[in-house]
Amino acid sequence: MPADEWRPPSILLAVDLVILTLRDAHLTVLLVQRGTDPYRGALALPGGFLRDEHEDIEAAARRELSEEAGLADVHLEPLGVYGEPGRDPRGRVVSVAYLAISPHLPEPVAGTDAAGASWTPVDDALSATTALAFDHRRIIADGVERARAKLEHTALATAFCAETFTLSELQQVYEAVWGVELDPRNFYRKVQGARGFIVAEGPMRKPSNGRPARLFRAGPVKELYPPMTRP
Amino acid sequence: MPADEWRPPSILLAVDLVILTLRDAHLTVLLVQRGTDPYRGALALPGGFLRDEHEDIEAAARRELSEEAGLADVHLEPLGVYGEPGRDPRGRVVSVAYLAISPHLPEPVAGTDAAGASWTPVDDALSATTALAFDHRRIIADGVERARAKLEHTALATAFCAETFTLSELQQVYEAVWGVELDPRNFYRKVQGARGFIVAEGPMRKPSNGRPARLFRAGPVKELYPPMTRP
DNA sequence: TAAATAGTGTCTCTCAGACAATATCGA
DNA sequence: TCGATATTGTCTGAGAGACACTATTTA
Repeated sequence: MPADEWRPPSILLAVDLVILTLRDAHLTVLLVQRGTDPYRGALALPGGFLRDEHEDIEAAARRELSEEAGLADVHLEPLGVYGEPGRDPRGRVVSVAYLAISPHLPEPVAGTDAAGASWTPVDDALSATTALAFDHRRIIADGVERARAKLEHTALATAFCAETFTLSELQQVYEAVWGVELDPRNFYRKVQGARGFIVAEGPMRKPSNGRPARLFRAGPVKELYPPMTRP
Repeated sequence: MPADEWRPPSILLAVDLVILTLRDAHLTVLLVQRGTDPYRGALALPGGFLRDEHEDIEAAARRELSEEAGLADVHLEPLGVYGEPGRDPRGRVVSVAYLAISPHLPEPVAGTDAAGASWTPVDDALSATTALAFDHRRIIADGVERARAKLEHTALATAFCAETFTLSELQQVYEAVWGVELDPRNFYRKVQGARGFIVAEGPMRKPSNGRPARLFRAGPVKELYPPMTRP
């Protein structure tokens, strides 16, 4: 053992946020353009450092989300830790990533701190042609995979529809997030078989042609049984 | 914005290890007795601080495992982050937890640094009567749940058997980790139906009474299809 | 022989995927 | 009427759980 006293090293703790929503039938992620080095000008996840040593990590995530994107009241869930040495040229930075999946998120407001934020389809963000800061491509990929899995066994999808919705609208949510096409007839059977997932309402008219669809609303159940399995 | 320059706070980064093995048909976790404050004398997961600011987090986990328990060459997987303010009275400590699940782990050797380490059945560790340091009971619970899930869709269970094994020996692994009893007949059908999970060998004799059982060895597949579902 | 463990077969459900058939709208 | 979309139904096959039954050993 060393005679002189050893002290554990200090590191910097950051939070990064993967905010997913559906825009125009595409799964999109909120990205900000970096205004400072490193990676100045590149796209990055909203996030930042803990404000002070007593700040709760999830609270820091909410604060950054509010400051950088003007968003509040979203449900965050822990996604993972990213702490490889060298991932940030400024020093040893360990980042805790959070995931939010939410509909109805507003467009970032120009003229505010959120002006640098924008929605990017995840397919674009994950393609190698988009320049992303740090290891954020990996973090986004992990978040997208988590979102796809959540659609399978939770009632999350109904949150992306209006208060009442048709089953084909709900199907479009699944198709957009999973990136696959589903058979409407099997989808109907499956979604109706998940106990407490959706409850029937009245019928509606369709703006264009075709038979009018029944309306449903979200049921009381949050965990789906049986689950909606991905093809 | 403040006129004086703001600096992000420094925090301490720790690693904690949930090392699970099977001993005497019980799922057990490796715990060490703390020799220093805080929680001096209480049981805790092996772990500690990053040695220096350039050490990789998983490397730190391996080093602590070697120092505190004399173990090497185990497969570690990330389990989660635990960073609530106040979880450690020494200051702001964020811990990254790793999980290892392995058979054939040696008894900690007395007279070495590992002398303070011991195997504890997880049922004991999770019961409220055992005094555990920090939030380690929660971390252990998360690790056990992860282990149970891994048995469902990976071939991990064969690693807990000898090179050749009977199906009832394999069944005992599942029963010990899941903490349930399984129907041997349905277990046979299920395990044989998982393609590439096990391959047949010759028959063997049983030390006591009963019909001799066939021997199997681990197959080439690591991801089970179809999975072994928990009851 | 009996007791004990190993292994097979069978029955019934539930669910998945494919897809035929019917219902109800607008034009 | 037709074209489009919604909804129901049907068939087949895989897998789960319950459990009867057969097989092979030791005592």
